[in-house]
Amino acid sequence: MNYKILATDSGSKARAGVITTDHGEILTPIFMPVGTAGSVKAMHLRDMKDDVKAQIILGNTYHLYLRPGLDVLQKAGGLHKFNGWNKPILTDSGGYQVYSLSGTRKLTEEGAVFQSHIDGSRHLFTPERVMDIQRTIGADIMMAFDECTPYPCDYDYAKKSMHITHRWLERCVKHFNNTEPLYGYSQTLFPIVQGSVYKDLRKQSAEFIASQNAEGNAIGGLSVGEPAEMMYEMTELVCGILPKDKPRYLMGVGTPANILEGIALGIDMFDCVMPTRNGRNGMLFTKNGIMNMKNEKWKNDFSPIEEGGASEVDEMYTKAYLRHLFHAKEILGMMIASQHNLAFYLWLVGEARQHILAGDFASWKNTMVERLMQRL
RNA sequence: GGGGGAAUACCAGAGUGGCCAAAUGGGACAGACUGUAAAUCUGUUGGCUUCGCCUUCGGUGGUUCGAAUCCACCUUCCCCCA
Repeated sequence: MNYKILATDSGSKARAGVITTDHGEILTPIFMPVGTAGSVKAMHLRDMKDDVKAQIILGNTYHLYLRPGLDVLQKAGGLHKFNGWNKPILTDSGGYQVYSLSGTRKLTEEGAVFQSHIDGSRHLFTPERVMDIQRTIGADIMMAFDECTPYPCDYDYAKKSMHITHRWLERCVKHFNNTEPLYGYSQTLFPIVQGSVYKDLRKQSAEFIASQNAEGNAIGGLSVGEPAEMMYEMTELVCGILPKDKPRYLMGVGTPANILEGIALGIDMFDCVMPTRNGRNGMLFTKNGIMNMKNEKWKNDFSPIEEGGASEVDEMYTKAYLRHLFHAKEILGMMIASQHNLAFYLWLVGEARQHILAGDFASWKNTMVERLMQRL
């Protein structure tokens, strides 16, 4: 993997660049749609490429390991061959599941024992095992196994957890270096900064992560319920420490406004379930604000979903029709909303990139943020 | 023509003397969702001057301290027999 900065913004820390992988280029800043179980929910590959213009998608180590399982993934020749996505893939390590499935897992120095949410069976995830699984999945970008701490999280726990994440990282790196890709293209490993909302821990973690000299670095443990200002503060602090010449990935973020603010702080990569999950639940993001498509106000609104929107669905269907689909619980409603939202997110980061290249990102960002989160 | 049954909030449907402004579904209305156990979850759904009060359970009248619940008649609907 290679990263090259093409331009930096004068009014902020934003950068525009390009990441090169064996599965193609990624123009940054970028939003990466989440495809947990090997599919971006409710989305066809064709629309992901031609309409949404996604450049890289996520998969999830925990979910893919449980189903379809490593046997199938290996026989398929990796996830790219299995699901047909021939562009870059990044896999989350299962660190988020350590947080989200906290009721059914147990943490030790060795790793995490998960109780499967599917059949209750027990599985041990160690840093070494997680590297092996991601080798088998064949992700272009593999993530280190970490603990995503919850919010709120007391200082002592955050500190202890951060140190476990660091020790796990050393094991990840070692095992990663001792193993080879299975399918003939290169893979890279991103470490993850933790430290909850504590400045000294974040600083310590960022310095440790920076010392690994990885090809890209991630910031985890944010957007888990803390106030947005706190998230920005931590992001800013960490970005100031992580190497400038490597892409920075802010995990799990976020709303359109969060993303623009993150870009302004020097983040290059984002992922979030919001465009797809909220889309399936009837919420649309547009450049003029958010719409709850289930609301009565759209009942007789026969105007396009979004005039001049980024997706073909925007002019193809009307608001009233989309509202009807949600009320009738028609699958097409979820498909349209997901496609619209993803296309919008990719459009947004693409615009951000153009403004960074043009040198007027900061002012553009400020006017956009105002509009984006209005309720229509 | 004869016999039987039923009428409850937007709909369906519990409730058969006080704990009932009335269960539960559905619908409707609104909200939530941030490295996906999510096509999920939460709230509201008679009115008001809302720690309480008023008007509601087909209609009218009655029994009772007290009625959605018991009685009489009326209206409407359903089923069976002819």
